[in-house]
Amino acid sequence: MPLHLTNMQVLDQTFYVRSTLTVARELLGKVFFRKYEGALLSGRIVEVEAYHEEGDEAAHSYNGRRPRNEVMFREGGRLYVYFTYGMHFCMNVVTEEEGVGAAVLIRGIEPLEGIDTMRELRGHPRREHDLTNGPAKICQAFGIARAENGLPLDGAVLGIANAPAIPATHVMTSSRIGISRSRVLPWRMYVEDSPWVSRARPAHP
DNA sequence: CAGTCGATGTACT
DNA sequence: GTACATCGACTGG
Repeated sequence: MPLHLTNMQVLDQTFYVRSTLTVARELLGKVFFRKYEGALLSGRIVEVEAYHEEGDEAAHSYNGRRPRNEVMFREGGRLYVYFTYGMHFCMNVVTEEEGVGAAVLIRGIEPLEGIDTMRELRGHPRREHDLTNGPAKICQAFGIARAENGLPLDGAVLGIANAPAIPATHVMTSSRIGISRSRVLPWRMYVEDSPWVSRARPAHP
C-alpha cells in the first residue's frame, strides 16, 4: 500500500450517518480515492448536490425503495452508482441511517494522484479540467461503473480521506444542474472559482 | 465564449 | 411514448 494511504485518515461511517446537507457541505475539500489496477487515483471534491426522499421530487428515492435505488436506502457510508442517458454513470455518497433514501452526488473533483491513468480512462481530453468537471466524467476517470454500486467507503477499494475544510467564504450555493423537478431547492454546493466545477455560473441561481 | 443537438439504455407513465 | 442528476461535436460570434 502506498505510504500516503497509510498516513490518511479515512472518514468512517459516523461522518456519513448525519444530515445529508451537512455531509454535502463537509464533503467539499475532502479527498476521494480509489484503487484501480494497482494505481491510486485521488482528487479533491469541489462540487456536490444533495438528494433526499423527503420533499425532493428529483431524488431517485422519492417514490420509494426499488431495485435501482436500493443502495440509497442503506446505511450511510457507501457508493450509489446509477446509469443514465443510455451511456453514463454518476456516483453518489450514501448518507443517513438505514431506511432513509438520501445521498450526495459528486459533480466536480480536482485530480491529485493517478492523473495519467485518469487521462487514459477519459480518452485524453484536450483541456485539463475536462478530466473530472462533471459527474459522468468523474466516473469514467475513476473507473466507476455498475460493479462499484454499493461498495463501502471504508478504504478497502475506495474511500474518502479527511482534509482541511473549505472556508465558508469560498463555498457557493445554487439550484441543482440538469433537473427540472424541485428546481427551487438550493442543494448544490461548490468551491468558488475552481476550474474543476462543472459549471461556473448556474443557469438559474 | 455560448448555444444547439444527437447518442443511447433504462425506468416509469 | 417520454424523461432522464450527461457529454462531445458542432455552430456562430
